[in-house]
Amino acid sequence: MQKDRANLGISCNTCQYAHLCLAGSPTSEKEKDLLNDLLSKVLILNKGDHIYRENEKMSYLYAVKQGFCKDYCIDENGNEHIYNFYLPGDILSLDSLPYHKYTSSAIALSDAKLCMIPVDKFLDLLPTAPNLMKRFLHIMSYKMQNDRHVHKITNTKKRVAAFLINLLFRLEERKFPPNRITLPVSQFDMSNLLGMAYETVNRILHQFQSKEIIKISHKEIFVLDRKQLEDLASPYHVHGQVELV
Amino acid sequence: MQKDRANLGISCNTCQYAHLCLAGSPTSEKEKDLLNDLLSKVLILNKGDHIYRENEKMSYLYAVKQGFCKDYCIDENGNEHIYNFYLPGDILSLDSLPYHKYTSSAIALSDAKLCMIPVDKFLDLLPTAPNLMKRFLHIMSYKMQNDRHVHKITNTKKRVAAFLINLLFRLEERKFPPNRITLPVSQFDMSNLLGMAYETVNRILHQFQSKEIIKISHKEIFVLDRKQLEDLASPYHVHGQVELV
DNA sequence: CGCCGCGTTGAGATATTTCAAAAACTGTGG
DNA sequence: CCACAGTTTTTGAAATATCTCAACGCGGCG
Repeated sequence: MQKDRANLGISCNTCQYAHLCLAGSPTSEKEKDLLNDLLSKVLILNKGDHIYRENEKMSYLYAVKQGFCKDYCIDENGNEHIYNFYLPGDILSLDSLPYHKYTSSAIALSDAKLCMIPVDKFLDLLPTAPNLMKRFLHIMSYKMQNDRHVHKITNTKKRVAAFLINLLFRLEERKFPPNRITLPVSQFDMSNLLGMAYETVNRILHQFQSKEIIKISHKEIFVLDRKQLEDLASPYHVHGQVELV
Repeated sequence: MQKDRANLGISCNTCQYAHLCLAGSPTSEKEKDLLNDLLSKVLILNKGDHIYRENEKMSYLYAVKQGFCKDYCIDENGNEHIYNFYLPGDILSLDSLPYHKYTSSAIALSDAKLCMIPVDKFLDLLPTAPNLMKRFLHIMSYKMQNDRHVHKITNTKKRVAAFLINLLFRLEERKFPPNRITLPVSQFDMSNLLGMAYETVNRILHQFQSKEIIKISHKEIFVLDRKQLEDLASPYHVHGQVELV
């Protein structure tokens, strides 16, 4: 369901994730206003609702305002391949720009609110807002860099550890409770993203638990021994984006 | 060794890879001229020379004019992790923008020529060249999309097949001889990129050869049965970037 | 010629997946 | 509040894919 941002009191100026999103440094106050003028609508979703589907005409980029999402494709055998999970402040469909349609589908993992960014107008705005343009480039570049690490790891334990550390970092960056991974993501989704059997993921999580590195309760994972998890994940170093602009 | 582009008669206007690079559609003629003015130098390298190293100050983006390159990191155990191979028309270090330093190292796989793009000046130019800006965004977006597929494939045969098909597509897109993969890449580098043991890659290549899907000779791979290779690679579909702007 | 880097091959060790079945949890309706 | 159906998680054991180790071959080059 689409709603008016203004009516809901939503604006980049009051958004707690603005610094991670398009309104982050070096975007200027004036550019932020121009951006705000462009973003009139939010998309309000229930868990499981689609944001867009592969091959649909691409009209919007979506910035996560609240909740969690994933993007994925279905292959010719009907199998799902999850590419990424998206947290508040993240932007969806950055990989579809050269096409006029989405190259993957996206779905809400929880109830969610997404700011709708009309892509044509946005691209036209950028030349008049040089710092916003830089911000956008940085976001894309950062995504490239962040996406590549985990997939280079072949060992399953390391891969799971690297995934958890990366997620923890991103959650904490967004001021979620520290040392806690609260994602409405089933182990099934997680194993899909990591490209391994879900039984394997399950076994590894339990192994980590029995070593008292993590504690699993319901849908939450508490990180008890972060140092050890980081060591397990290495070679993998998390690069932050916040202060590095 | 750095040389003057003009002295060598190098310009985007005469470059056969311009349409795949920054000068590609929708960049205008006028913008191409502005771009050319910015790119005064080429870097001329011998096989094995470094282009940049991780953590070095980032001053340039590099566009491959001739030859082949790779980028990689060395982890704390001293192991190399190759992220990608770069062909003429490709741009290196797109993943390092938000940092003021390179997040990986890059090296020439053959003798090579690279156009040096002063990154600060380039970013300052973009707002005055809206179509060039779009082109740059498309290149980044395309890279994201292209990088993600192969890594999602777990099965080793499929992964090798997907890698070969992707490479073949990119080479043909650049008018290299059809159905032929000529890269100065050892099976060792290839297996590293794919994240598998080099013996495994070797065995799979031989298996493909005994099925008469490919023919390996010296450093070249001839693709004899492209259809079958594509089928093996599936689920994997190559998206082109050329006409899709 | 002989060395060196790269490619080839085999066999055993190991990691991971697959299959199968049980247990725990979730949400729904009575 | 409980029973039930559906989903997700847990666990074990066997099957398989992949890696590791080790040895050998080949071809180019000084």
